[in-house]
Amino acid sequence: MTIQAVRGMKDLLPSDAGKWRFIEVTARAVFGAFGFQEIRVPILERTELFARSIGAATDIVEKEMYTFSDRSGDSLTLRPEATAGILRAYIENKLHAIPGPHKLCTLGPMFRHERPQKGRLRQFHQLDVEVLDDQGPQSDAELMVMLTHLLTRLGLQKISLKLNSLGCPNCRPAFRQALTSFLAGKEQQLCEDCQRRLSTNPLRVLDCKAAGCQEAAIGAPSMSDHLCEDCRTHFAEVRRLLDLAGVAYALDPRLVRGLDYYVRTTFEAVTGDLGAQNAVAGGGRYDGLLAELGGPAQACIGFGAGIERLALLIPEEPEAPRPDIFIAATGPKPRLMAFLMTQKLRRDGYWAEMTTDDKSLKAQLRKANKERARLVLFLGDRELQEDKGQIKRMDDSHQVEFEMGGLGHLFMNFDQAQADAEMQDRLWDAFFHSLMPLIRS
RNA sequence: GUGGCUGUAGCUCAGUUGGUUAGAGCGCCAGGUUGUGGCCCUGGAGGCCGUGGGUUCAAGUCCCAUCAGCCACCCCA
Repeated sequence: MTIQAVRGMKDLLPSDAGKWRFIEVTARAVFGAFGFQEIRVPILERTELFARSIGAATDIVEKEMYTFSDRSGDSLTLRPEATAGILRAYIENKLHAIPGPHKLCTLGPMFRHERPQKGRLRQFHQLDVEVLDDQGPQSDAELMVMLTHLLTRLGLQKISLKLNSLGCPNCRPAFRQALTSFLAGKEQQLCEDCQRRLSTNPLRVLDCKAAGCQEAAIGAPSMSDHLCEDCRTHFAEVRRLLDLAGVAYALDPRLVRGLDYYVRTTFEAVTGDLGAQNAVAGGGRYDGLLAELGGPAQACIGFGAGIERLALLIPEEPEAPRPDIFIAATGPKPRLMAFLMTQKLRRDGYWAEMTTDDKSLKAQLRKANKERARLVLFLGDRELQEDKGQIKRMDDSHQVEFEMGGLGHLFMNFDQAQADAEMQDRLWDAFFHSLMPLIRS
């Protein structure tokens, strides 16, 4: 049996590469306008980096990481998300010595060992942005403004923004306590996972989709009622700025993100057009994480967006690029001239094509048509003899003759002509002088 | 990790209660046009029927296993 790609790893074929390029250049333009600078970090890190940052009790760390030992016995992991590696690089390269905020962006593959389905792969790709050393709330709002700019520029309308505040280490314990006591006595209603979460992370019960859990959560205390003074004013200011900026969002008190490090602002961009995997982007504030990884106590916020999921939402490419000119040449001498001609045109940036072997003229035309070439230049012994080229505009079959200025005659006796390179250059110049107006028109 | 559905030509798919040389459309190649694409006509190439095992005189068809894809759960991008 032939070798297949590893499960959940997908090839990006030329037919889809245009969309990806569109997403990437658009993202770079949007992020650039907000002052973000690119950073590239390894896709492989020491396992403990992710275990410590993402949280040992999260699904990602518990069961989704691609972890293995290298030849020296170190435990390494293919990154399941981008933030941890960026923070590691930020600390290791002492970027924090320069006053912030630091706006960094990156893009590339992430790996999670899950069962593949629509919009979910084991190797997937994210756009990722981070603002390091900034407490917000302006940055919080700006990130969401930037995300909506990106989605708008990509032509995606049916996406809504969900927003929540998770509080901070000062106020969350109290809320957690309140929630735990509220759920006490309702354990039987909860799904297996949530019964376990009751002790590990009761907040997750709130966004569980299981009917019993949703029912049990009715009337549950809301984080928004338990925010401390600082968190409340922070969150209010984020919302005020979003309102002023005209960004639509929906408050979602059940939005609890799966990574442990989030505090205060969390947000997610969701769509109904992707089946069960409805999040196209998500992020939030992680003020304590940098210090936890051994860096300075600087507040940070960021988000990631799934490139595959964005690509699924972008309609088919309107039009593939087409060759500027196709040279249909028959016979050894004309083909030699055509070969040199295509190289010269390409050097000057024109997309020139010809067949790689001497097929029938009809077959060459068919190929030119299939590749949607704008123009076809006919080169045969007759053209060389008469020193006149035939050029045809394919869209309307309009065909004209043009003077080749001696180049045709030169290629009739190419062996002798080789000696005089200077004359050859002159003849090519004359030839292109006469051809270019036809190509450009 | 769990469940459901599906693997036949490059693509989309037919394939009778198991029965002899496995089909169609599209695409591809060539000819009809001795130097001109698209449309039309004619012909052609292209299949370990996902893989391995089993049942049977006989398996694309039935059984088991396995791999892969899709969808959902879980979770997230």
